[in-house]
Amino acid sequence: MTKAARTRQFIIEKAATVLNKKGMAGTSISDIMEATKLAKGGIYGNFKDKEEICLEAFNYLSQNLSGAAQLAMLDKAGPKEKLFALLDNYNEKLVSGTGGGCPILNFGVEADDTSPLLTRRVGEAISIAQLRIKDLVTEGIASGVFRQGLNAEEFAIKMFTMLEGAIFTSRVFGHNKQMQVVISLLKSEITSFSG
Amino acid sequence: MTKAARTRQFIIEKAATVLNKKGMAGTSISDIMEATKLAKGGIYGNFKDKEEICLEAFNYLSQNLSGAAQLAMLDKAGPKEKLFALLDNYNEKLVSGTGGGCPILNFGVEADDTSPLLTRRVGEAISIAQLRIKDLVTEGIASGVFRQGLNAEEFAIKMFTMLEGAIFTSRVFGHNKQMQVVISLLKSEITSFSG
DNA sequence: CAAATATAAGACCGATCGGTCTTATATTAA
DNA sequence: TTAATATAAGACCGATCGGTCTTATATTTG
Repeated sequence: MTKAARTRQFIIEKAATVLNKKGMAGTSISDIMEATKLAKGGIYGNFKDKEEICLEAFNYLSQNLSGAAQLAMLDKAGPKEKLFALLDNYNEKLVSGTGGGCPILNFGVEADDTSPLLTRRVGEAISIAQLRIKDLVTEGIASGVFRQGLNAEEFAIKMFTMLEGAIFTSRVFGHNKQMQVVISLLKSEITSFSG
Repeated sequence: MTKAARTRQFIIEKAATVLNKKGMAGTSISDIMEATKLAKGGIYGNFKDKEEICLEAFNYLSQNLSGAAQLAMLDKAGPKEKLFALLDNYNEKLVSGTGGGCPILNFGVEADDTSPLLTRRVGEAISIAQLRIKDLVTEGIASGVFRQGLNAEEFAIKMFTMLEGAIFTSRVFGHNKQMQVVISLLKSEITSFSG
C-alpha cells in the first residue's frame, strides 16, 4: 500500500465521521482539514473534489455497516438467532453510538434531491440490507425453522423501514425508547414465524 | 394583516419548499431571494437570521402536514376508515408529490447533530403525528370497533416508523413500491384489529 | 546513499456566504 | 392629500467557501 493510498484511506475515515454528523452541505473542506490535521494540498492531492470525498466516505460507512452486520451474525446458529443479532446490532451501532446515526438514512435524505449518483449508491446499500433480511427468512422457511407462507420480501421491507424510522425518532428524542419498542415488536413477530 | 406580516408569511412559504428539498445547510439566502424574487433587504427586514427562517419554515410545513391529515380524515366515519385515510394521505403527499418528501424526516435528520432547538420542534411534530394514530386506536377500542388488548402506543410507533422508513426508501428508489407494501401491510393489520 | 519521484504544505484565487446599513419608495394614518 | 412611518432595494462588509498551483519535503527506487 503506497503512502498516498494510506493517506487517502485515512482521509476517508476521518471525513466519514464528520460528514455523517454534519451532513455533506454542512461539512466544509476546512472541517475535513481539521479532522485529518492535513493542509489543503494533502486533501486535494488525493481527491479531485469534495463530492468524491463524500462518495468514498459513504462507501466506507456502508461497507462498515455490512461488516458489522456480518460480524454480529457470525457465531449465531439459525436464521432466527441471526435476525435477533441483526436487530441488536442496529440498536447498538446506530442509535446509542456517537457516530451520528445511520449513514444510509443521513446521506440518503440529503442526496435524494441533490445528488443522483449518491442516491443510486444509497439505493444499493438499502437493497443489500433488505436482501440480507429476506435471505434469512427464506433460509428459515427452506430449513423448516420458519413456517411456510411467509412473505420474505415484505417482511424485509417491514423490518428495514421500521428500523430506519426508529433510528430516526430515537435520535430526535435523544433516547432509545422507540427503538426498543420496535425491536421488541420485530422479535415477537420473528418468534411467531416458528409457531 | 400588515404588509410586513404578509411578506413574512410569503417568504416562509416560498423558503419552505426550497429548504425541504435542498436542506438547511444546502440552501443559501440567495436561493431564498430567488424563490421569493425579493432583494436582501426584503428578507432581512422580516427575519433576524437564516436560522429563524428555517424554524418558521419547518413550523409552517409541520402545520401544513397536520392540516392535511385532519382534512383527509374529515369525512371518514370510524377509526378504521380514518387510519386508512391517514395512510393514503401519507402516500399521496409525501412520496409522489414534488414537495421534497417528509419535512419531519428531512429537517429532523439534518438537525439532530446540529440544532437542538429545531430538533426539539421536530420531536414535537413526531409526537403529534404518533398521538393522532394512538388516539384513533384507543378510540376504536373504547367504541368496541377494535378488539381489546391492543397496545395503541406501540402500534402508533410501529405505523409511524414504518411510514417514515417507507417515505425514505421510496424517495431513494424513485418509485412507490415499498410505500405500497407498507401501506398494504398496515391496512391488513388494522383490519385484523376488528377481528 | 543518491537521484528520481511522489506527496503534502500553504499562499493564493475568484465566487459566494450570511449579514448590515443607507437610501429610495410604498404604505398607512391624519 | 399630505406627513409620518413602515418596508424593501441593493451596495457593501469581512469571512469563508471550494479549488489551484508552486514549492518544500518525504518517500521510494536504483
